[in-house]
Amino acid sequence: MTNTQTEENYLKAIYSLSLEETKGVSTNSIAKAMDTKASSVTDMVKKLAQKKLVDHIKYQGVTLTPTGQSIALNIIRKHRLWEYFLVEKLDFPWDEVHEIAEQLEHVSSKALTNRLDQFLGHPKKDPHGDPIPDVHGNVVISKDIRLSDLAKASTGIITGVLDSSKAFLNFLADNNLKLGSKIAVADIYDFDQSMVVLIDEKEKTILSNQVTKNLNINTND
Amino acid sequence: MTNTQTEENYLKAIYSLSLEETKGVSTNSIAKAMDTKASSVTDMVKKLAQKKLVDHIKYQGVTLTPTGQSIALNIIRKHRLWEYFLVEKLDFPWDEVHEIAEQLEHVSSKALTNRLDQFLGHPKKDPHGDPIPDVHGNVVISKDIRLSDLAKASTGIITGVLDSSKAFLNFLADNNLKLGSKIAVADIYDFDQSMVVLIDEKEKTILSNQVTKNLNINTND
DNA sequence: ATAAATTTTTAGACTAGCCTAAAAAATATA
DNA sequence: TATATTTTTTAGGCTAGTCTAAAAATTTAT
Repeated sequence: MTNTQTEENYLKAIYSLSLEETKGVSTNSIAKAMDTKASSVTDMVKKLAQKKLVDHIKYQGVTLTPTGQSIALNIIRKHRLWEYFLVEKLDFPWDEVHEIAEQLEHVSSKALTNRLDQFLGHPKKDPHGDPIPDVHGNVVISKDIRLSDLAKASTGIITGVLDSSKAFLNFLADNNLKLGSKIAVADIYDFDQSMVVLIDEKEKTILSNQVTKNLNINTND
Repeated sequence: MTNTQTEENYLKAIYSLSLEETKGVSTNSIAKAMDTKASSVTDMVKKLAQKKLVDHIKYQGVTLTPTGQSIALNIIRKHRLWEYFLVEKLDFPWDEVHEIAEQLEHVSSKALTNRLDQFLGHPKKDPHGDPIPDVHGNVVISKDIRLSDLAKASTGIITGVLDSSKAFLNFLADNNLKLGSKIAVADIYDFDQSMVVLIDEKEKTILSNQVTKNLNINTND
């Protein structure tokens, strides 16, 4: 009942793809996600099906069994806990941690994962704003809100824009506002709802309500 | 110029064995260390020789090339840094960390190793008292001393006994003094050189000079 | 509804790392 | 020094995971 790193990576990919699909996940989409060939996927899916980690009907798609899903969620839990560790404890920039976490996520000790979780103070979200599954595989899904709806002193991460005009995107770039940027609301002016925000713990800027209404934010809960 | 985990483990084993051998390391001893068969070792040694990580003369032994040695030392560095992390930050007992570090040592990011080293405060020794190679692969070898020679307020780890009589060993067992136990010298009485020590951060005990003269200690430097 | 295009699977082959059994070399013993 | 023992290597084969090329099934388009 132990799985190779490759098997774990397949399960993780199938899990992620199944979030965007109502039906089973296609062989081709897995191949794309794993950067491999469809024939290799067929082979591996056969193996995972034999281990009862996925269900597979030929030429239809693949779905995770409850066991397969719980393994996938455990890998994701570890991945996100390590990302949090790398950013919060080792001061890595948030956009450099994914590759490293891809390796750390396969370290198998349950005790390690749980002690790490405790050491980090049971974080709810990783540095990209993605929720960290708990030890039972439960994931809290939190909807994005507009930056304009974020309260004073709260923090969050930019996850999208509602206005995709060239002008707006240029404004964002000029002010170092990127997908993934961390936003802390320092103050809100009553008279026009403009916000004083701290971007990525560095630059303090004032954003008009016109701007804050058009930014999607993933809060840290 | 990237190596598999298996290759890394062979290099590590060859390095450790070469410390106890003046000549080249024998195929059989590697097989024993790696828990595999001699024929498998021959295969792998051939591969490592081709990669110029070891020198090999048929039927004579194996030695690491400078490149091979520096890779081995880097793995050992990572192993010991992670062990230190697990014990000091995650509160693992010192005798439970080896297996976990065996996995963590293969995570390949140089940035990770160096940031971890910094986060831990550049420790000189791991929880077992083994020296941690620096980023250039330099290892500080420190000779053991007698517990009786340890100064007040210093700490160290029990690495051996000079008196192996049944009576002495029983005394040690009764007082929770084991190989690897962490000893902190709380006080030394002038009149008989007896020591007040804290064992494994738990029990405070008085040890006579007769006892402390017969315990080898690896200091934290 | 039939042909064309796409997706998926099968067939056969490759590498890494391991194995057993047998051959070759080195070492120990008589 | 010749023989016996031990060590090491070779030969050939196995599994996991990958690949290419071709066949089979499905979907799309005419």
